[in-house]
Amino acid sequence: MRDRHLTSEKKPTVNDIARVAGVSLATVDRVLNARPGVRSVTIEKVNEAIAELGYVRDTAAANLARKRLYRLLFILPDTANEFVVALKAAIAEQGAKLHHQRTTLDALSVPPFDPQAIVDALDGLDAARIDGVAVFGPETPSVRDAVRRTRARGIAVVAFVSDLPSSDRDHFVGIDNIAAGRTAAKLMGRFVRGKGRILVITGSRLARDHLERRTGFDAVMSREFPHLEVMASIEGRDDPDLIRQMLPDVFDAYPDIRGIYSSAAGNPGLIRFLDAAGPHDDLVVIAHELTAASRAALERGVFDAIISQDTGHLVRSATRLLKATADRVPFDDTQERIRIDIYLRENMPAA
Amino acid sequence: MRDRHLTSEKKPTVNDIARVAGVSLATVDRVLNARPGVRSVTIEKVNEAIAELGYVRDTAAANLARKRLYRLLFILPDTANEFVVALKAAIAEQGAKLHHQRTTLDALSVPPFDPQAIVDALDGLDAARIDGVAVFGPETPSVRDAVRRTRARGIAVVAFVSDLPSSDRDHFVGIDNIAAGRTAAKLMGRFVRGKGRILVITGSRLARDHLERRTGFDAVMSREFPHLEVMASIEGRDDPDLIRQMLPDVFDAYPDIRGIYSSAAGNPGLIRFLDAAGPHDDLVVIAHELTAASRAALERGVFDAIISQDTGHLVRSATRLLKATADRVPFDDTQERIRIDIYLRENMPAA
DNA sequence: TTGAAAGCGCTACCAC
DNA sequence: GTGGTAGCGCTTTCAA
Repeated sequence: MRDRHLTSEKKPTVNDIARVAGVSLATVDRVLNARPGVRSVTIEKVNEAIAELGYVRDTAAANLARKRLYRLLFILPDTANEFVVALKAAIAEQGAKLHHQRTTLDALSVPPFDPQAIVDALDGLDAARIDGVAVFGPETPSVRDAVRRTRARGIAVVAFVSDLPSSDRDHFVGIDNIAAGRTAAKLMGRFVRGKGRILVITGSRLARDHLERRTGFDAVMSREFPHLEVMASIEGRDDPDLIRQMLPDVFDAYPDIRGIYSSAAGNPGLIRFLDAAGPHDDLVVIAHELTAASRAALERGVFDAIISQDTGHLVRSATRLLKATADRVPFDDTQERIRIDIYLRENMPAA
Repeated sequence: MRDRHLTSEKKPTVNDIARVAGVSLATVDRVLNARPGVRSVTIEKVNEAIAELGYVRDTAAANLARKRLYRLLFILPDTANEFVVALKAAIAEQGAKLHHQRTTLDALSVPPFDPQAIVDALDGLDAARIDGVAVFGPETPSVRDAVRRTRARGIAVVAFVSDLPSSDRDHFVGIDNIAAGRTAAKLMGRFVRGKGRILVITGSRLARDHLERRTGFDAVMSREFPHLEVMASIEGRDDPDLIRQMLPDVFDAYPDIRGIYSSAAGNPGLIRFLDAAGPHDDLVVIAHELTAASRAALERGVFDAIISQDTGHLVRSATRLLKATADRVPFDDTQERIRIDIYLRENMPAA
């Protein structure tokens, strides 16, 4: 029994429209692309034909004829942290593939935690040479203004990984970080046995994603696991060495720490500390982002769970959204929703 | 600082090849498509030009000229179970989108748990009208043979959701079900407090995916959580009513059940049972596939976790793989790997 | 305000 | 064996 037969006869083309409407190809094209210089009566005729035939434009053919190029840029912090490195790798990889599909992806690194660098980068963009830009950076008034100016110049802008106020950017590509924090808390609460303290390592107060994770984490911990005490965050600035240095003192001062939530980057520092401290069956460690380092830690049982977002999906989604925005066409909401991935050792994908 | 500049000058076309090789467009095309009737010297010349220029074919243009259509078929069990229904919805949705990209997706429902029905369906396929088929069904010798025959007739075949031996199908689109079972076990073991029994509900002995999940589940439970006793599976045949009927007796006989692993479909029956039994804070329930029913159960705290696979991704991946196989072109391994998703209430995506 | 015709990159048919 | 040429569905001069 055939459920559906989506196969149809033959799809109508611009020629069919021209014939039915009794006009030329050029006129059909003018109407299709909302170009000026067509009498409204004619526009009507053409639109009727389009509706009657159920015409849908063949984007591939259109882009071929138009020699349309999508030139997209990713602005990322210039840091060695594993997640950002993975992101850049994903951009390069996608870029290589999309290169043959009339799309170029570039990456621009700017000093981390430096709003002005992002502002300068955005203001330096040439609207004649760039169609869209994905921005991964702090949310400050100056950045917001620069984003607005960029969009005003006709360049599509999406907030990448860390959101900017929705009134400013065209879209946000990333996870719901409050939900990610809540997820970490739920796992922490269910994994930890007995009472004790929970240490939270964060990155920067300027990073909206870090703040949101902390908010979500605290909400679930206090409501569902009040027997666990969440301590004030230590700010690691995504720096492994700094984190490695800070931890011994913290553990000396609070021997009853039962869980660590590493909500930002810099995991290698945490891992070095944990390895030096030796086996710790009663300590639950939950971190963010599946990278070579965190993957190994999960494998060895040093980490108990990893909350992650798929870098490939992030890049593909940003690309699709930027293109759709540049073309002023709709997109598929559900496909662009980035999942909050949970990885245990058991469901880690092969490297 | 610009990290990479992937933008390149201008991509070489068939015309460039013709010019450089000193032959005509037609000959270039013959070489490109491995058509007969070209002297090997000429082939050499053309190939050198191709290498020298770094030519890469523009698939969009080629498909346009070729009027290439991809006619793909999904063979699925004719059942009302939530997962299969979601799959069909995803096929219809993708189909509507791909329809304008020279690709048609059809779905064919066959009686569930019936190898012969699949064999008949495959043997009934017209190679002149179908380019590829995704098969979701039991792994039996007769099915394997039919898959072989189908491929021999030039139709691409991927195993869908439940694997077939790798020697038979072109690819497998689905999760590693052993790992999925292991994942469920790890969550179960860490969530359950104290000792007790774990009940496993399975679907059918014929379904390879169900068997694999059970295998993985048992392995982790026995090794890491020996204080929990995993009981013999009850076979629910993915039937909510049957499951609803069986459960009361099981719980009467074993009052110390502390966890339920619903490894197949039919979750609505389990949910009805749990609702009737009332609140149960000390019972951990882990099920498969995020559907309307399971999502609601997770939301209400009736389920503790859901192991899932993204139906949209499954369909998109099967489609890409079938096309790539039909075209004999390579594909991107990492993008086709279906993740084992873990959902808690906290990271459930919006409906 | 409209139309004819060339062309995007590639394929395919028909001659030579 | 090889080459010219029309054409896929759409856009874009250039004339009219």
